[in-house]
Amino acid sequence: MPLYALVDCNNFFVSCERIFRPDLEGKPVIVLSNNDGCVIARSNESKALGISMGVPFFQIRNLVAKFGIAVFSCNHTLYGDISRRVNETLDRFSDRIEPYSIDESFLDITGHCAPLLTGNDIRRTVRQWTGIPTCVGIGTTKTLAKLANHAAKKMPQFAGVCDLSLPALRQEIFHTTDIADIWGIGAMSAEKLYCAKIRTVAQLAALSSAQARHLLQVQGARIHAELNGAVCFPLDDFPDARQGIAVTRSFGRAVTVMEELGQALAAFASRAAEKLRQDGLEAAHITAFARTSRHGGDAPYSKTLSFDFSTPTDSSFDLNRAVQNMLPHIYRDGVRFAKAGVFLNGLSPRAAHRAIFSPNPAQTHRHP
DNA sequence: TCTGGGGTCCTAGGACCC
DNA sequence: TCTGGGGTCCTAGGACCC
Repeated sequence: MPLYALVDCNNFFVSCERIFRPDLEGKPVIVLSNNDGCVIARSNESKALGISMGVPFFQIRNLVAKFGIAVFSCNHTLYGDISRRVNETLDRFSDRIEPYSIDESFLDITGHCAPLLTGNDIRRTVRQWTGIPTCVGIGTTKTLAKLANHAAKKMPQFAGVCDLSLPALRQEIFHTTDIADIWGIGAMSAEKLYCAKIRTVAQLAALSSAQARHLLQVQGARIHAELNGAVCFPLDDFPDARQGIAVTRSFGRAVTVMEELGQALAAFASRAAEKLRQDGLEAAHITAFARTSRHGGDAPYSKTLSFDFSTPTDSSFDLNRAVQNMLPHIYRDGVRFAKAGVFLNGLSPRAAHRAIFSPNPAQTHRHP
């Protein structure tokens, strides 16, 4: 029977900022998104003040002033660096680690005879070596480890470590946890389950596999199986290369002029080309889109357009020329654009010296 | 009027994640 | 007035084929 531990950093971006501002320990702190648009991380004290995830900053200015909440603009370079240090620390606890996101990693701890002790050891060591507080969830599948982590975070009696490989505890948590708190059950799926009178994890786990599949398609069947101890999401410690590169931004104010939209898309394409070259990749397709705001007034308008290169490219010039050609088809007079972006797909390792060895690029991909 | 059946491939969009 | 960004996976439906 495999055993997984999910190590999740508490309020990660806030904890990173606190490393350099220890005076903010125990005080309300928030971190803001790109243009200081909305809240993307909150300390426990800020959560207690009623600040919710993703809330626009302008809506909470008064609250911030009233309670003296410390506010940071996000610093993703810093967070990436600290994330790497956390993972280096985790290396000593397992040979198989899957960094799942910037603030969480799955560890294969199969064979550890005292998982709770391991969990406590992980928490203590990561805190000591990096300054970052964590919670640890343990289970025989990733979904159960996730659920355990949720319990470890919400329920003080666990003191930061919860082991759901213990059947009695698993039953208790199953009966007291809402299906909306399961990894992979979002708002839409939760609503469907509520309509079917399924509210607790225990009720979902007790369905037949066919019923779960009927309600929530394949993803539902997988979650159902994982809750019952069958591994559907194995630990992936050698992930495939990424599938796409995205550069998207919300505009600070509505954009209505075609040239302005063109300049924004050109900047996105150039940033995307940078990422592409950094990773030693080239792209076969480019997609550009622009859309109106999801909030308020305007009639919704969204246009997405793709272009296939005859030969994969990593050139800023090719990328920009492609988006400028697409621009007139994306732009529409009178539309107030709020967001736009560029995606690169069909990624492959860059073919070095293509120009030298392939005098006729059009023939590069033909069979001999 | 009636108007195959079953494949594959591709894309747009939905849902979800952190 | 101001409302994040970067991902993955799945599904439905159209185009095309024999």
